[in-house]
Amino acid sequence: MKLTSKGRYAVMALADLARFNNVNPVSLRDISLRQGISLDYLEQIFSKLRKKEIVQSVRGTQGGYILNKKAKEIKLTNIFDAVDEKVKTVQCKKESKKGCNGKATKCLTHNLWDELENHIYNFFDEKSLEDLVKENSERRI
Amino acid sequence: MKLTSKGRYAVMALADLARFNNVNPVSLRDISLRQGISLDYLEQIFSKLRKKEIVQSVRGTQGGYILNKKAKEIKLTNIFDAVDEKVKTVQCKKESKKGCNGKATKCLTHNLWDELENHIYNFFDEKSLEDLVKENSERRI
DNA sequence: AAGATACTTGACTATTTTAGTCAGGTTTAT
DNA sequence: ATAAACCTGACTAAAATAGTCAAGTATCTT
Ligand code: FES
Ligand code: FES
Repeated sequence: MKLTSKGRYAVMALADLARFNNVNPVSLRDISLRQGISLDYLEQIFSKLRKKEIVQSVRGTQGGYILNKKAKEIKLTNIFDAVDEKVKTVQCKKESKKGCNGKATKCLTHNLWDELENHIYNFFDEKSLEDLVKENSERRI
Repeated sequence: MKLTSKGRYAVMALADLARFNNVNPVSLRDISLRQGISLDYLEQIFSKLRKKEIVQSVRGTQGGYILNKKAKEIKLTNIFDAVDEKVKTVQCKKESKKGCNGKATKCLTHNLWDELENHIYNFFDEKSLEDLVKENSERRI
């Protein structure tokens, strides 16, 4: 079990964006420098975030990105979904009646992974970007 | 986020073993056939489980593996630990004061991943092999 | 109008991890 | 003796990851 960089960076970048998202858009270059994330990689990530309407882009000089909703309304599940970070722990297709081993019934551990999936999903669905920013409000970067 | 096959198979195989672990040892060949897991791969996995004293081996004809403790006493955390399935969601080294970006302080999302790690750990630490077997007791394989 | 900044897109790739396979053992019940 | 089953280490194809690279387009400032 691990988390990939894409999801990790997406959350990190948005947390940064939420913090500095006062009036002006925040450029990816700034986020890249502050958070130590490759600019090119950030662009891939923000392209996805924009398509899922989590951020808006502002082109041109002094451009950048702004949040498309209030930080409180952006749950971590939304972010993960946008960048295709899967919180999938069952192996099989849930809708199918077949098991992950190709047999007719679900495997011995199917229920376990399904429970875990819910467990993790709930964790992410309760956390908003605002929560994240608040947690860090006393800190300096 | 996903789970690798190694941890998945380890739990599946042990669930199978626990079910059939009456008097005689259970051979990997049987587990392989029942659960549809490559025999060679199972051997790698059980080698680790044996080193961590989760199972005992019985060599020779009619040999196989038996649980080394009661199913109730084997938590999923033990199993995952034995096969090196990491439930590590923070990127950095926890002991270090440095962040995952190499900077002097922990990153904006460090606390988040740390919380998640605990969340998942607790889930696994509350589940025993016995729980798994019971859940499936009414089913046929 | 020119230049600079910054978003936009798509293709490409080195590295690492995963999920095994393969080959050659050793041990023990019958 | 033979067969079943454990034991070990090395090897590898395929997939995923974490980027890089290149060639744009839009908009602001001067
Ligand atoms: S995970 Fe669903 S059948 Fe195995
Ligand atoms: S995860 Fe620990 S500093 Fe980023």
